[in-house]
Amino acid sequence: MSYDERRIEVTEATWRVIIREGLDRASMRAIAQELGSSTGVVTHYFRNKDELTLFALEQVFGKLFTDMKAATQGQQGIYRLEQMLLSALPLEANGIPGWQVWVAFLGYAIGREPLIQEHQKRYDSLRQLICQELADLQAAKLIRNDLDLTLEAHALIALVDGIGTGVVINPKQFSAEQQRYLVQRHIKTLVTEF
Amino acid sequence: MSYDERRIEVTEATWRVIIREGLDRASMRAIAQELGSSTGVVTHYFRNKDELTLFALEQVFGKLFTDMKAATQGQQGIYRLEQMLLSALPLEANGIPGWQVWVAFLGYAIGREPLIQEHQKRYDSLRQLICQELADLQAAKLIRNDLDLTLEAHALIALVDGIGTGVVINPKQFSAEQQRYLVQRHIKTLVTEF
DNA sequence: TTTTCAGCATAACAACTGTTGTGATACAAT
DNA sequence: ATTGTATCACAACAGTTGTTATGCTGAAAA
Repeated sequence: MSYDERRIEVTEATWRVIIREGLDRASMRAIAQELGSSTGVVTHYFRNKDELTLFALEQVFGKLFTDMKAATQGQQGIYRLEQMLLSALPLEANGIPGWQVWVAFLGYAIGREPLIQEHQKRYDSLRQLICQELADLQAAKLIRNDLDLTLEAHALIALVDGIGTGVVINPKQFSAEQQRYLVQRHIKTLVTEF
Repeated sequence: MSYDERRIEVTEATWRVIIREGLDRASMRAIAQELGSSTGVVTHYFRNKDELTLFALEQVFGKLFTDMKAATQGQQGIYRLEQMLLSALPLEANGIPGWQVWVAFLGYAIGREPLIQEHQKRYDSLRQLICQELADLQAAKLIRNDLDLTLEAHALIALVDGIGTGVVINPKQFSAEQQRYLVQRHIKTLVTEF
């Protein structure tokens, strides 16, 4: 097993501890125990805890971007945007853990300016991705041409974020069909004046 | 100064520490220092830290409900719903701290089942409030009568949540006008088929 | 075969945590 | 005058934290 793969293993153990016990209780020792080894492993693959924390956060966003790319692969038009957004949502139960970790990290970032800036950077990348998508749709005359694309990208992220947060609080709040319905209805809003 | 007022003072100091240093670093000692006193004060007004934490969270929701009641006072129709939602949003900079504390608490609740259930209860109260509002509007034929009101209430909360979260990450993400525009546009969605 | 070193275990370190108990002070009731 | 009590300061407690240093082990390189 390679060095990078082992790092990922450590971060995955970190995620599990975060979900089960909370981010502030995800100590080196707890992570090592979850990993079935000693803290020596953790300290060997990460200089200190901040580096581990930051890496674990990066991996969350990384997974999000990977999933989005995969979901839009070969898709076109409005449906492509729809799939992009749906790929980020917890349509099935297996999508919830990722959101739990993300919510934990966001809360953890409050009062930690470096982490807030990290979130800002990732959000901006996401916004750019969606903005490009919207621009393509606009060029193809598939959505209105009087839209503020930056605002609309932010609004779409807010929609996904709001649903994801809601599911974290109560997994039964939105069914998969309801999530799809809300995304589709929002997108319709971008197509025609109403 | 009364007992209850002093308790509030302690929780407000707690909020300030949370915003400045993070929820997990809001220790008894840090809170006492922010309050300009010793830890004796904190332990005197709260049995233990869990009680303080829970009370501080309750106060966040309490303030939200208070603001909503005040904003809807004397308002009617669609505008009443609009004001209700806008009262929860960080239209001005002074609305951001409340959202920061709330986001910190939500993240802190991950891996802490009792806190998650607390969030669920408050969310359900909020949903009921909005549901009642939607029912009134439906009875007055001001919104469509084929709506799933529970879903729509959840969707409105998700909208507000998504915007609030976005502002926490980047205060410049949504201007006050943009927030109002998004809320109004979402509400329009409920009025007529499109 | 010897050397080197990555991979990991273990232990010790100071710093910090929530909790608890003791006591001081001041004001109210008796 | 004295008792009682609410408010708070302070110190000590055991437990947990991240960090660091040291040592072991096996496999690859010399």
